Amino acid sequence: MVAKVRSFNRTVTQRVGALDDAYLSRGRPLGQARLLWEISDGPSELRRLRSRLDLDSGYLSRLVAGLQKEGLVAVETDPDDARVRTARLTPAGRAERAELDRLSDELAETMIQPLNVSQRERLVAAMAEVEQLLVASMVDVRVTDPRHPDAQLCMSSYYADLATRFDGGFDPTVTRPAEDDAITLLVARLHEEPVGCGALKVIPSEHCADVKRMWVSPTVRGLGLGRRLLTELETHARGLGVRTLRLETNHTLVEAIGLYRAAGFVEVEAFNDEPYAHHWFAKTLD
Amino acid sequence: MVAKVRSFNRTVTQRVGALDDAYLSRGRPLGQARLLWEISDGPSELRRLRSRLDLDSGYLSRLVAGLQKEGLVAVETDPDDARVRTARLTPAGRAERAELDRLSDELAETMIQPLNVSQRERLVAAMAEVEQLLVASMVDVRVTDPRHPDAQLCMSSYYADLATRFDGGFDPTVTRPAEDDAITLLVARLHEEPVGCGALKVIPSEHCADVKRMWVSPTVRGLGLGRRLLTELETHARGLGVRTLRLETNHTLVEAIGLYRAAGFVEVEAFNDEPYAHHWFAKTLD
DNA sequence: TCCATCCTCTGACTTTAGTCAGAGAAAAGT
DNA sequence: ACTTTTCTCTGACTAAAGTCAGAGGATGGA
Repeated sequence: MVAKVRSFNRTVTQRVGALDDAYLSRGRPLGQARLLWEISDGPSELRRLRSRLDLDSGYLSRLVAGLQKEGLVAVETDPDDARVRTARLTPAGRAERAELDRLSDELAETMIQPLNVSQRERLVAAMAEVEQLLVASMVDVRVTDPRHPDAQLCMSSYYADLATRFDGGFDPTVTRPAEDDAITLLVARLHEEPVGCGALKVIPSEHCADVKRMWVSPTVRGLGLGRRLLTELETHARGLGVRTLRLETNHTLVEAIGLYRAAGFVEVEAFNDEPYAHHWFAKTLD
Repeated sequence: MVAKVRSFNRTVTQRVGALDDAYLSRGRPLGQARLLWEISDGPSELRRLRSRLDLDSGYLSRLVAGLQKEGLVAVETDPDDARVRTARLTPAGRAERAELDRLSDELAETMIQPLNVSQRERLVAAMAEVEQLLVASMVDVRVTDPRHPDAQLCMSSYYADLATRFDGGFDPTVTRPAEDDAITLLVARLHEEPVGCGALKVIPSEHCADVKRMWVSPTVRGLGLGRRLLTELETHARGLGVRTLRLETNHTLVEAIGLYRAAGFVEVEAFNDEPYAHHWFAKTLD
């Protein structure tokens, strides 16, 4: 298995990686080219670019100056915070971007051109599969303090999500409170952006834990992240000596209910009075 | 379709490309790392390395000197040709190579580790598919002079192949001669190494052409190269005003016969006295 | 208000990457 | 025997990539 992955890595970096750079830099130094590509995805604060591309601030400053001198980007001071500078494309920059798009299409074209129709279809399908699974494997799940900004962001997205799904909306003040200091929270991130979470509230006296706040961002649905979060919560729970996992859920969350059943949870009598819950599940760990 | 390929390129270069380099260079400059990797596939003449990695001779010289100073490779003069120098790994170099292998495995591991079993299987299968098709698309087919060394190499491989397959072997002097100056030869190359060929001998008076010397190297079987060569020969023939394509073949070449039938050839009466032939096929082009 | 922090920029580097011209030795062609 | 070609190396470059220290303005918090 590992050997096959390695072989793939070799072939693909050779074919895609090498060409891509040479082709898409258009005589520009690679650093500048990458930066241009990044800026053209929309106006960007320099500090964001710096962290995304992991560049030294001095270096970035010079790269931007280069693009500015070519007339491709304009830089202006943020009106809200005069320390922050924002770069965006000039009309000439947008024209260049269009050209880059064209070249990128051309490159993709050369990859499928030698193949016949059925091979092309197979290639594109397999590429989609690889890409999806690679993205899934790029998601990083780790324990995070509930007060961390990323955790807060997850919570507000979670509540917003519930509000659109529940019949009659959702009011966080009505739901049973979960004290932040008594839970273990896992946050899933893709490119350092939070895309999902799940929490465990352990009740040591009963060797029991409640699964709470299971949320997966719509942008990463279908990657098996919900399943992964649940599995990791379970592993955590075992490590803490938990023998029973419990959770409650709303009847509108059909995928979640499917996930719980598939993961071995069985429906039980209501074990609390959570106002938004319609179903209660439990799973015995062995 | 193109959009999907582009999306794949982006994700994959990000995930595989970037990491690969950082991970496998071990503090060494990338040029040196690549070179080391190449040398460790076996003792290599510097001139081969130069053409394979497309490096300037002065540059290569310095890169090798660097690896030599680190004690990883030894360089010696070729006994047969004192101009040529050959590099190979020292024991320390082999140890380093082993370490690189380990890291490479580790990297592959991190790619599949976050996935569950079924996802892993899907990923590996899709990777194999992508890789195979990308290799297929890297094969370059073009008209080549039959006297070109690559063409000669194809011919000798072709004859050697026939000798192992035909009942009672194959003797090139017995077969019907095909004058080199009257044919159009297509040679398929992968990484500039010849891996297949196919020729067309046009008989203008009869608006007819014979397909000859169809050969695909065992190293690239299953990539649809035979089909591609046949299709390109057909396109060529059309361009030359040919209305009928003919070919003869030996009954031991079962895949070839299958290919001809699938490509629309139908079996006909013997139209020549080729001693090694058992089947004669023809196809009308419209 | 003052101080620590944040954000960007400039100057002064170092290291890689890569190019070009030519020297010197060996081999191949004539 | 000669010339040409092949192969490697050295010297002398340039450009890109990246690092480090610190200056200077803006902001946020105590």
